[in-house]
Amino acid sequence: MTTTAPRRRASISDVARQAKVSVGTVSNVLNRPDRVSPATRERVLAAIDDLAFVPNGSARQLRAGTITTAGAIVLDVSNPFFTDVARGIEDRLEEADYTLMLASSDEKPEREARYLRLFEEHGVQGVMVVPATQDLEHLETLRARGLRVVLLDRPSPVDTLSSVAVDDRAGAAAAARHLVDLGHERIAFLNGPHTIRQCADRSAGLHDALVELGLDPVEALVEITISTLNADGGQTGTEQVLALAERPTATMCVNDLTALGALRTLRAADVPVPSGMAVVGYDDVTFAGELATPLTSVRQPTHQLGHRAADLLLDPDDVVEQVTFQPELVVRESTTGVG
Amino acid sequence: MTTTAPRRRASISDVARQAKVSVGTVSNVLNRPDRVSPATRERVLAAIDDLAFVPNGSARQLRAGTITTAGAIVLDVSNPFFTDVARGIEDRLEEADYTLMLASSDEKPEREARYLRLFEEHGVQGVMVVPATQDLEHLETLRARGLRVVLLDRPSPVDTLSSVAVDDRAGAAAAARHLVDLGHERIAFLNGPHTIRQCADRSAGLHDALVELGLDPVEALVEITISTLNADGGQTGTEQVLALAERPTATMCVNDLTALGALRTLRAADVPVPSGMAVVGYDDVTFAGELATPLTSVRQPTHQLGHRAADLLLDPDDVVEQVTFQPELVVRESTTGVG
DNA sequence: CGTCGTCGGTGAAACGGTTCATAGCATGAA
DNA sequence: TTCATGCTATGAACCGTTTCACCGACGACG
Repeated sequence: MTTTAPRRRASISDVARQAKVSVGTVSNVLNRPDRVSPATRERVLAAIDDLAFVPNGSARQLRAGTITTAGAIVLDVSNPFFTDVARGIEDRLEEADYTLMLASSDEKPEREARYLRLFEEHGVQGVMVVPATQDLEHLETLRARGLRVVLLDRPSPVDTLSSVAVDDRAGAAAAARHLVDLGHERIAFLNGPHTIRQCADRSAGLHDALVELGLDPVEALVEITISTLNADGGQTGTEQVLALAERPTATMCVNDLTALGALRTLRAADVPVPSGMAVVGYDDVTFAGELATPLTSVRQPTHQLGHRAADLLLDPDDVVEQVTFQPELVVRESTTGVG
Repeated sequence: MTTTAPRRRASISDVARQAKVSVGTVSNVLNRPDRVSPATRERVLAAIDDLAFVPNGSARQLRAGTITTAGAIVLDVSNPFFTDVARGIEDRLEEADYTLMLASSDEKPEREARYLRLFEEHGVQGVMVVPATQDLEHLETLRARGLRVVLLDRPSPVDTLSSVAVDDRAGAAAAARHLVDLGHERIAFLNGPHTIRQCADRSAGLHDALVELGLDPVEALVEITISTLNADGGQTGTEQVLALAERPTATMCVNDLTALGALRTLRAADVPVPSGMAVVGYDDVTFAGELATPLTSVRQPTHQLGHRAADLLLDPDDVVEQVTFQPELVVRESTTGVG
């Protein structure tokens, strides 16, 4: 029917000409239909349909200044933790008829900077970001320029930035208490480098709990630093644990993928779980409960995390707030045995 | 230090005034620095820095008409399959200095339509979409209006739309051949409803392979329809399989989550894998090889899928092409036993 | 019969950039 | 000295909307 040649998009003035009205009237039909008489409205709508008119968002935005879009930058879109958070953001934004531009920085500060710039140029309402660096100065600058900024999965060290995070110390402490309750007095902790804030916090939480329970962390805790926070890291870490002179009776892992590697290694070494070695993960990813040995893990309220972040971003009063969620220990057979 | 009151953003004319040049010159500093003398350039850059000037993307885009952004709509951002595809898209787009707006339709046609409209209004270069409906007419309309459209994970039924998909029949057939090679002559297939194209295709592929190998599909294949394509579906499906009078010796699952549920159920029923029941999954998600019984699965080139889709979207000649990738069977212990 | 308020519609300014024709100004050649 | 040349910089037009001051017509009212 219509030609497929990608001719110039119809503009509002094309519509006006065809409907024999002024551009102002077309704009009114689009934005305040009640201000226009039914007859004219019909004519304009017909013209819009006829010309397959789609309003130009850039022009609208340029003139109106406002935009109902928010940006989010996570470290890695292919990590289930972050996508669950993104999902929470999306769901909250949708309630307000906002849309989300999602991007991943790949932990690279320059990629993060690039997306921040893109978002700012396009006048988003605000950005939610899992920072790729310790240094947050650029985000404070952004904030000072009037853009809303919400830190994701990271408590804000300054009171000018909002943040939504989970209490990593509490999560690790809960896991530690659970293990000590079960009688474990020597615990291995497969952890990443402390330059990653989450790793440092979880280590601190573990210490706290042990001290609180009257154990000496130096004796009770063996922290092993792994370089990759995945199953391979879990494997090499567990091999080190098994080689220890005084073998721990429980292993706590910095995340569930690491725990996966640990379980695999223990199985290969014929160490029964949990009787020979109890294992705790972190994140409670979807498959944690589906493993041959269902994994005890620390669940984080990922969806809520995103939901609350979007909430703060949309807040009409633009309040600055630091929100901290509490994680929850989910106990399964990798610590308690078949129950 | 600076006031936090969100004062008006500096515009190009503010910069021009401060640097005592014309707006045209500022624009040149931004876009063709070589056209400007070093001295002036310095002065302008200083002013830009001083005023924390960030160009307004909408204005630029409005005038320039073009934009280096693409949109992608997947069914669910929290599904690892789709996020891996998104990752492939992002990586290819980055090479061309393009950015990605990612959104999920949640399998709802109206959400898909909403995002399509948003993307079109903002003048994206094109959209890559995993359609939420069988009907693709709205996408053809979009295409006729000059927007580039690439179908994701779905072969195009019309030659006006580009598409990038994986051969599901071949994947299922490869799995079937592997099982028959191992001596299995009665196979259960836990599959979703055939209204989902992937499910229908995989079923067909299974049939094809059995016929080709001289087996009668009616006898050799028991297809069980599950309603949720996850671990729960796998569990209920497997319970049905175990209740069959003539129990199959292998179970093929429509995806890895389903396979996870199957493995769990078999273990609970003390059926050894693979000697009592071989299991095959689909997708080869990251943890498939990390399970207590590593899972044989059909790997899809997710990253390539996205990469190629972005490639088509960026093609300077705007060619229309239907690309089909071949999946690959990854054999692990859930079919071959400890090797 | 004038005045007034309402309704429906108009047209131009403004948003913040890019682009392009043009002009000023050295410089070097004739 | 004159003139062509090349380099910079200028300023106005333009992109497609929204918004707002304004205007004509019309019915109600005193």
